[in-house]
Amino acid sequence: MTPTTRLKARRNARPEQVYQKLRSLIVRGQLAPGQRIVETDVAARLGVSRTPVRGALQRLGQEGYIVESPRLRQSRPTVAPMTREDARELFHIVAEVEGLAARFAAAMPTAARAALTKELTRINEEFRRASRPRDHDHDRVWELDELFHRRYVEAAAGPRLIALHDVVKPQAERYERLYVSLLHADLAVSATEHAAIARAIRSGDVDAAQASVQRNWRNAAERLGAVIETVGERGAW
Amino acid sequence: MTPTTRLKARRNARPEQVYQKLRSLIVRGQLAPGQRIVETDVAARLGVSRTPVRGALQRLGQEGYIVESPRLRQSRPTVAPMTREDARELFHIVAEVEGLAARFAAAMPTAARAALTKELTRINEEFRRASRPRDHDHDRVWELDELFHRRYVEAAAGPRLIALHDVVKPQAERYERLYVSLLHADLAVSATEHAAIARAIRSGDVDAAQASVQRNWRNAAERLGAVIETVGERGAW
DNA sequence: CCGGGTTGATTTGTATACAAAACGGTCCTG
DNA sequence: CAGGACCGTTTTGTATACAAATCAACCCGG
Repeated sequence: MTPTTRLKARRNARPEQVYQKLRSLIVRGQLAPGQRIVETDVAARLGVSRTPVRGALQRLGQEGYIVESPRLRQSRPTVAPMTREDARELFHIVAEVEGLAARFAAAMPTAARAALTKELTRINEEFRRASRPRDHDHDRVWELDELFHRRYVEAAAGPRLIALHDVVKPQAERYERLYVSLLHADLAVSATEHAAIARAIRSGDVDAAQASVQRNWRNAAERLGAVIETVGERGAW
Repeated sequence: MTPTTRLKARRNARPEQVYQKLRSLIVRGQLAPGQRIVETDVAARLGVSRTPVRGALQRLGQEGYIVESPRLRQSRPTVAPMTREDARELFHIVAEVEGLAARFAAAMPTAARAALTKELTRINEEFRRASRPRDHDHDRVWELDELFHRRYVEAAAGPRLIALHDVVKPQAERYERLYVSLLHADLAVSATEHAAIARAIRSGDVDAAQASVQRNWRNAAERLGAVIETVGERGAW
């Protein structure tokens, strides 16, 4: 489920668990934007000392989930606010990261490309089906979209790009989850864009593959920007 | 000089200093790829306890400077090896990050673009001059190249993209510094590519701006790959 | 009644002690 | 002589005590 293993109580297990737990809480909105984070509280609630919590918080800070000071006064760590500008920048970055992965995917050997695109098409069909207005299971729709993109990233990207993806993508998820219920009108468009991505990868056209992914995310940025504009930002005021 | 302030002994000063110091040592090669890092040694040498060192090391680990296990046996933190594949991936990522920044730069108002490109041109002229075969000051050449790219990133990118750039770029520096002496034949090409970037930003053509930056870095990746091929990799065997 | 400084409580930063894990070498056995 | 298990040493992981910094409330003077 989570991208990192939790199998045996191995070396860096504790901070990793804390990290995963907190990140999940932030991404899903249980820890609201602007909310204060206190080391001792987290430590107490998770039943560990401050030391592993510290590691996790530092990591979350570097990745942008936790921010020092959303405004003057309160220069203590708080959950990062969600703003229109931030969403825009973030989605453009995801567009580049996944775009590059698609480029690498389109450069794979023919056989690998065929196998990959076959699966991508299958996932996208399910995505199209799940996004029909009558069965509006938001979680499932999001999951399939996430899966679609993750597939070609993991298939083609190297360790560095995958690591970058793992860091950047969940932050986009934060926005997607919050506003997905307001975006379902655009899901059909998204499915069409996915089909274009699969086609470009299959054909081995690196530029087209990259461009089609970027188009998908930049469009998403536009749509999301409009929604945030009407609904309002969170944690920044 | 360094991107982070060190003015007054403020809150997170100690781990930041340790981070900067170690990163600098790694980037400049004093800490060689594959070399073991021991917390207590670092702490003793810098005159602090293990706690701040720990924070710095975690950060360096996440950013890819320090790696858990270059090979089986020795699953302890070591300086990340430098390989042909890694360089390739890294430079492609830089291409995307700076390419996106250039895209944003090309979308700025006309007046800002004019001011920016004027300075870019000035820097590039100096770069061209410094890269003439007779005065082969490698440090200065590298510095000017770095400055050129940093200018448009800082001028146009938002906080997230700048943060990403600060993390990714110094890792490319690691390769550039090691092999720059072998690349000076290509500096003229680089200067020409820089000119194309400035032109595209000035004209406000976002796609052209992004594409020209990507071309610059992808070409650099090719050139560097060839050099590594002949000289050999470091820290991986 | 409002503003500014002071003080007490909260929270983070650092050091250190202790526990657990991993490495490397050695000794024993086949 | 080779292979493997054991054990001491090194190194990291965790908890905790203490120091420093920051915040919030209060008090006092204007």
